[in-house]
Amino acid sequence: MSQVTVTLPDGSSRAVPAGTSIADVAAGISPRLAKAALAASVDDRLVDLSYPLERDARVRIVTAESPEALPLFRHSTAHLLAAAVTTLFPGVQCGIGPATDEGFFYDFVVPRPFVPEDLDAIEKKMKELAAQNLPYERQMWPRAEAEAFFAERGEPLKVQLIEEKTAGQPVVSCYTIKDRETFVDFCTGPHVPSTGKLKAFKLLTTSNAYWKGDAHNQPMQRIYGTAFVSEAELKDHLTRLEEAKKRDHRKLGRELGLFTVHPWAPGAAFWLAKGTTLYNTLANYMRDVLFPAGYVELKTPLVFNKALWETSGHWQHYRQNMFLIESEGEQMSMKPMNCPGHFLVFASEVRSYRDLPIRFHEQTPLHRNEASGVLTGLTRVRQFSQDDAHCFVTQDQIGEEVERLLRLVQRVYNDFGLPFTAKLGTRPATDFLGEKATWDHAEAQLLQALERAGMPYARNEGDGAFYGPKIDFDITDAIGRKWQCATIQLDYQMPERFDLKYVGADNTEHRPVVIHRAILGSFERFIAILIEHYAGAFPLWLAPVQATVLPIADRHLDYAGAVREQLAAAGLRAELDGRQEKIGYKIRQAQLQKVPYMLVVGDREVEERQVAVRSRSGGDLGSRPLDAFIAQAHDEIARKAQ
RNA sequence: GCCGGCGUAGCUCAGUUGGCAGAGCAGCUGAUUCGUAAUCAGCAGGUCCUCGGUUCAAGUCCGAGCGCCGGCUCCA
Repeated sequence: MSQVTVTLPDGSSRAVPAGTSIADVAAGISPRLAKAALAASVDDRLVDLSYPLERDARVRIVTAESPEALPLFRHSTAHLLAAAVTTLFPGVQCGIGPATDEGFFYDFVVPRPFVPEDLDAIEKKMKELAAQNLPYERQMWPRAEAEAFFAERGEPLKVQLIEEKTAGQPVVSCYTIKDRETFVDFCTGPHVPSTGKLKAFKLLTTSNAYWKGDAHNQPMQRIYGTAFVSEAELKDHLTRLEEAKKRDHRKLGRELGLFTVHPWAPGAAFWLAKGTTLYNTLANYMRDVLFPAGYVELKTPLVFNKALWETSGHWQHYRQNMFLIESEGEQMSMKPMNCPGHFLVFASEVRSYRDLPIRFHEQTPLHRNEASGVLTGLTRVRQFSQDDAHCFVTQDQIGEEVERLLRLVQRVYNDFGLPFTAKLGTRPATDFLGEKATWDHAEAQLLQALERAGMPYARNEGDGAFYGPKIDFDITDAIGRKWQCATIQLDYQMPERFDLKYVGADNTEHRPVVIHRAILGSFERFIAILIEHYAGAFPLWLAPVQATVLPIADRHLDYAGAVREQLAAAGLRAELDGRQEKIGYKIRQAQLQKVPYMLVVGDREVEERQVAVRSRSGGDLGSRPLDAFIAQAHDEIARKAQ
C-alpha cells in the first residue's frame, strides 16, 4: 500500500498509508487530540474527520479551540435543526442552512408557518438527537442518483441546487445524520463528527424568507438559532441579547423623554425637548469640528424640480424611494440627499483652483420613502438629517483631503469613545464607470492617505461604488455590535453630469473630483446608536439634563432656585425638582432619568453656601462650593469621552 | 412591498367558554417638610387601533385597512 506524507502545523511530518482518515491521523498523534478533533484543515481546505488522505498534504486538526470551530458547530447545528424538523414535520422541504455571524438559520417549505410552540418542540427534539450522539456521515453519491433521490422525496429545491452547484461532477456530496431515514442533505460540509458534540444551541425566532432571497421565488419559513462551542459562551450571548433589549433606543427614547412617534407620521420622529437638546448638541458639535476644518455650512432647498433628479440620475434609479409632490403641473420631489443641491451651488459661480478644496456641509432634513416594512425606530426612518458634506478637490488634492478626513473621523469617534475600523472598497470587477487608470490613481491616493494617517484598514476588493472607490468605517458599541456610520466616497461621475469645473493655473477649465462624506451618518441613526451604546447614561457633554437640583424641604427652594440659575448662567443644562417629595424619591427619579449629577441642598448647604454633589454612577461625592462643581463640570464636558 | 405576530388608560400589562372595562406606575387633590434609589390617603383617567360583518349581546368571533414588532429585501 502506498504511503502519503502528512505535514503538521509544527513542521513535523509523518507517513501514513494512503486513504488514512483524519481521525486516525489524530489518533496517531495523541489520544487526547483524537478525542478533541472535530474536523481538519487539509491544504487549507476544511474537511471532516472521516476525510481520507490520498496524497501528501499539510494537515491541521480543528478542535474546539480553533477559529474554524464556531462556524463548524453552527452549520452542524443547522443540520441538527433540519433533522429535528423533518422528523417532527414529515413532508417539509429543506432549503439551505448556513452559519451566520450570530448563529445559523435553516429555511423550510412548510404547509403552515412555525409558531413559538413549534420552536420549543423542535429544540427539544434537537436535544434528543444530540443526546443520542448520532454520527454525521459524508457519502459520495452518483449525481444522477442524488437527483433522483431528492426528486422522489419531493425536494425539487435540492435537485435544483445539485444541478446548479455540481454541474459536470460525477458524484455529489451528501450528509446523513445516523442514516438516510433520520436525515440526509445535499451539502459540501464539513460537520462535527457526531451530534453529541453539540451542547450549546438555542432556537431564537422564525421568519419568512424566500428561496435564494428573492421575493419572486418560493416562500419559505426560516428558523433562526444560535450555537456556540461551549455553554458558557451561549449563556454570554443570550445575556448580551437581553442587554441589547434593555438598551433598545425605542424603549429608552420614551423612558428618557427623548422622542416619540405617531401613526400619522410613520418613519419620522417627534423630537421632544430633551431629544432636541441632544440632537442640537450633536449638530453643533459637528459644526464646531467642521468650521475649523475649512467647511462652510449651507442650507439648500428641500423640494426640487424633477429636472434636477433627471440630471443626477436619481429620477431613473431612485424614484420609487422619493416623495413626489406636484405643484402647478410641475413634478417636484423632496430631496433624498444633498449632493445635487451642492453641485448647483458649486456651479453657481466661477471657481478657481485657488478656491479648492471647497467643502460644503449641510444638515437640512432629507426624505426617503422607505418601504413600510423596513422602518425601525430611529435606525431606519423616512425623514432624517446627515452631517453631510461634499469636498470639491483637484485630482492631486484627493490624497491630502482624504487624509484630513481620516483624522477628522478619528477625532470624532474618539470624542464618543467609540472604537472603529476602516474598510477600503476598491473598483468593482464589472459595471464601473470611468477609466481604470483614474481608478488606480484614486485608489493609490486613498491607500497613501490611510498609511499617512496611520490608520489600520481592511481591503474589500470590488466593494467600491460604481462611480468611485470608498472608505467605510464600522464602529463597535459597548456591547460589541458593529455599525457602519462614516463613509468617504470618491465620485468622478456627478462632476460630469453636472458639468462642474474650475479654472486651473493654466487658465483652462478642469473637472473637480467630489468627495461625499459623512461621519455620524444620520443624526437619527447615530443618536439611536449612542442611546444603546451608553444605555441612556450619556456622558456629561451630551446629557440633555446635566444636573438637577434637589432641595430637601420647601424652605430650601429659594436657594435651590438660585443654584439652578447660576448653573444655567454657567452654560450648564440644569433642572430643579421642587416637588414636595422625600429626597430619596427625587434621587430615584433623577437616577432613572440617568441625570449625571444631582445637587442636594438642605440646611447645611444653605448655611455654608454649598451643594452636596451626587453622581449618577459614583453616589454621594460630598459637599463643595457651587463654583467648584461648575469648574469640575466644565472640565468634564471639555474632556468629552476622556 | 412580502411573511408571521401584535394593537386594552400617558406607560407596563391583566381581562376565563362572547355577558356591566381592571391593576401597578405616572397624573390630579389633600396631608406630610423629610438628608442620598419609591410617604400616606383620596380622586380622576377608556373610540378596547379604525371601518365593516356575525350575534339578543363583541375587547373577545370573522373580513378589510392602518400602525407597531421580528425577519426577508433594502440601507444611512
